Amino acid sequence: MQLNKIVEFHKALGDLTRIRIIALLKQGPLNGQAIAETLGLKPPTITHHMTKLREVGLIKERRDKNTIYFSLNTKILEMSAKGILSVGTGGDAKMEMSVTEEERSAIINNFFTKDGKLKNYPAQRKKKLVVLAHMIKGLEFGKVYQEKEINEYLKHYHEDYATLRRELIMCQYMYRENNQYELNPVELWWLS
Amino acid sequence: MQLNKIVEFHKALGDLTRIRIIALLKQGPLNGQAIAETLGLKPPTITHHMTKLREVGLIKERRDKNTIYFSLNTKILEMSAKGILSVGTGGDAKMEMSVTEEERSAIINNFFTKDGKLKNYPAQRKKKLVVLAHMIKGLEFGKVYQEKEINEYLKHYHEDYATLRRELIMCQYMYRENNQYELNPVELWWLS
DNA sequence: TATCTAATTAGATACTAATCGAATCCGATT
DNA sequence: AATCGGATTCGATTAGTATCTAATTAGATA
Repeated sequence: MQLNKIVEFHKALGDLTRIRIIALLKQGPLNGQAIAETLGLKPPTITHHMTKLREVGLIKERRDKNTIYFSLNTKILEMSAKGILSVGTGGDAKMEMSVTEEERSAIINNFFTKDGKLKNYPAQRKKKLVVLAHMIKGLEFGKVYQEKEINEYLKHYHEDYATLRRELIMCQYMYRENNQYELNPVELWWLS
Repeated sequence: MQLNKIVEFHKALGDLTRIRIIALLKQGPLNGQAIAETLGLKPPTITHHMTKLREVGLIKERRDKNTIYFSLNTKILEMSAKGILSVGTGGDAKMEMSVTEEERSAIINNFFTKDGKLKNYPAQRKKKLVVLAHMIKGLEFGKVYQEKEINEYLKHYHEDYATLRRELIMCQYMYRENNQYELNPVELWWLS
């Protein structure tokens, strides 16, 4: 159950001080004392907030001598931005919200064989999303996958793993950075 | 300053009970008592949470006799999802995070005449975003615009208002629902 | 009007989280 | 080794918030 991950993520952003910190860091890396000074707070307070932000993966840090420079993990921000729902560019977005459980299992039954192979890839966006959501269930949350691993995994569903892999990215179920793949953390819950 | 709007929004989602409520409502409308029962909580607690969710616009309600049926405001969910950042589909997304103030004003100067007209529309995504962000400054936050109004407004910048209007949607500065337009509420801060 | 049902308000309690001062840690420099 | 600068840990205080019970409101029905 990753409900708690969602909660923690939003808690991290649900505090004015932390939002101000993020706003600051958007302009560039800063060390703790500098942040404390500009916000009119004491260093321990900043440490406290940085811990929270770090826990949800929102910041990166780089050490230089004694000072630690914090910066935003833009990737996570992007993800959270796109994540919450996997919405397209408008249009049929609302449909995605309202997939009933019956519809879902009907789609699964239609597109997968009894032994779990994907018969063919749906064209309709809504069905795509259901099918993709189903396939990633075997992937681990928070784990970083090599492209080869992803291919291996997807091949169990269909020989055209390349298409599936591309679609996972397009529909934002996963994201890629220098050929490493990861499940989109925020995404999952809203669709499961 | 809409920093607080952002904070309140995330606070609303930063609570396990409320996330569970949202998860429930995703499957369809429910009245308070039903929610209370399935979550093992008392009605006043639900009222409390519904108030918070309502304050950030996450739920709609419909009254039928004595019972009030709550449902999700999917539009806001979509918005919050797309909002946080206006990121593209990957690629140059990171650049968008790091527009310095100098860059920004350089771009503004390059693409607008002294009297504020748009000379031409940039092709580069980063510049697009800056230009669009600049143009919407005259629009009101939370107000619903008719297509005609938007056209009128954009015509002041460039005669090809249709392109601009489309781009505002594409880059998610605004969203449209049955030909009414509205500024994307979550968007703004992260770019300002 | 009396009654029933569902929702809300008010007040109390317990829990959680933000902030700070003091003490400590940990690298780097002397 | 001693010291310095920055970050962190610890403990205490305070502010905020989730939850409950009891009382109240509001609409519908008898």
